[in-house]
Amino acid sequence: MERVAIKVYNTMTRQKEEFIPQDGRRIGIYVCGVTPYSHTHLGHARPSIVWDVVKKFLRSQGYDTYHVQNFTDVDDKIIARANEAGMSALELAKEFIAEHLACMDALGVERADVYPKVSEHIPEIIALVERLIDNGHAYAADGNVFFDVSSFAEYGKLSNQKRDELLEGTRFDPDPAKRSPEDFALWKKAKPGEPAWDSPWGPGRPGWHIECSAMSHKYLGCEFDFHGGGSDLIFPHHENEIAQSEAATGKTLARYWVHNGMLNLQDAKMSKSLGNIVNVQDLVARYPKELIRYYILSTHYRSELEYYEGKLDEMSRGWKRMNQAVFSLRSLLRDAELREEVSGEDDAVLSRIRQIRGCIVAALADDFNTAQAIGLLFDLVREVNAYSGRSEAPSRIVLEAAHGVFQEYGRTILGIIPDEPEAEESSLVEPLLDLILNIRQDLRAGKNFALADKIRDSLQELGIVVEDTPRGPRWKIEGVSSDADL
RNA sequence: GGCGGCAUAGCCAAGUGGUAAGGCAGAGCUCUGCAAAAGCUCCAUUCCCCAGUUCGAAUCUGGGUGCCGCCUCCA
Repeated sequence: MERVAIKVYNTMTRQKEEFIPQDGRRIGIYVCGVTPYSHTHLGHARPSIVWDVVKKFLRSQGYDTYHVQNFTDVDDKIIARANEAGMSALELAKEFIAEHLACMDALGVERADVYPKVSEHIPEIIALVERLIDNGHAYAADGNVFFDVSSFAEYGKLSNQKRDELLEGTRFDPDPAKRSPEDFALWKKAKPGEPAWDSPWGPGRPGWHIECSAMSHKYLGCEFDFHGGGSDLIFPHHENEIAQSEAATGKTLARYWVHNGMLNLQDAKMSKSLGNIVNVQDLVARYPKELIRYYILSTHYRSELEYYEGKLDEMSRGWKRMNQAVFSLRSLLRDAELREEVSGEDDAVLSRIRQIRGCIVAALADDFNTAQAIGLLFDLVREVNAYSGRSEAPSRIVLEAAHGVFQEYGRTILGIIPDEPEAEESSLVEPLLDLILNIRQDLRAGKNFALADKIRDSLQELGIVVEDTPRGPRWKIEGVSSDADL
């Protein structure tokens, strides 16, 4: 199939580059996942939704994707929380992992191919640490192992920092066992009451960054295409990953570094430590997943994104208009008398639809510009609304072309347009409603508007919205589930 | 102190050299028994400020100002 050229902003080079996959077709993606010590918040939803769209877009371009997303389930905060709650650290992590996955499912985020956990990769981590010691890039000290930053000349290349300037504004007291303050822990000596594993350096557990190096090597090899995560991970997490991985293998860890912007709440970054958190669980219960995705994807992934109470309600007005257009299209395609051929005017509209489609592909190929793609979808909304409004008998070909674009990009790739509701119960509901509405039409023809309005109001109370159009009445079911909430 | 990013209408937001997408809100109109939905028109001579490069700059360069992120756990 024909592929468009895809451009990606690479944090490493600080510019957009043409994306060329390592193996031609199969694309390896490693996205840094969460440390499951607390509830999943909206800030976590952003990279998940962004990468969900990226994967689906890449596949629509004929690529295969292999997506790895880790859970850092061994960590100081998890241990602290677990002690407070009187449960084991791994048990606590397991609960929040389950919640996280459930939240992502509820947001329509496709699952990763693998979700490796630190606790299940201790041997791989130990092997990597040993290798770094053998290479002279790490040293053991008092039951700990530290990475020797001075041994890696390229340290700082991702975050563009110079080693001697790194420590000037720093606010922590370095561990006295370190040779140099900027060295970081690969293996931490066990403290009483902490989960620990045996190692050549005594009982302990992995340091923060090493798990991602070990697990990405295992599942994607020592060099792969995309490495992603929030921009707050650039330093030190990703910088340290690069140091460990590249010092160990001599290969370039990732070819493209892709970082999403932060989600802000009242001008401050949403983060667990600040406590200004919007739970995804709560949000998903209140709003349709397609609306949440629409909100997140309306801003380019690298920009900061603001959230405040009521934001989604504001966003919902435009979103509903788009869905209304798709809804009209679907109901038109279902029953109206449509022309099966195309005429002169149809041709013009058809070529406009194709043009918009091409622009959407180009927007997504340009550093995954979902905001622009959504803008183009609105152009299509106006185009198709105008067409079906002015045309006596619209052409099926034209309507299907427009609907196809909404389906492929709005629904499948961006996930901002709900699925067509399953017509399961409609076997009975549909003829019944047709019957009622036919009678109502007779009443309207006989100018018995009082009774006609009563029928409409009563149906409304049942959650069925009736709209009279020049082409007769149409109906939709509202509020049955979040999916159907147009 | 170091590194990085951002500043576009009342609000949200695209746009990296060719004369300001899109959405919301607002105004007017059309359609309409009513309601709903929809369409059309209008709504930034101008992109934080100053200087420069250029035939031409929101876009490039230099200098300001303001905000944000990272340098400590963080998506």
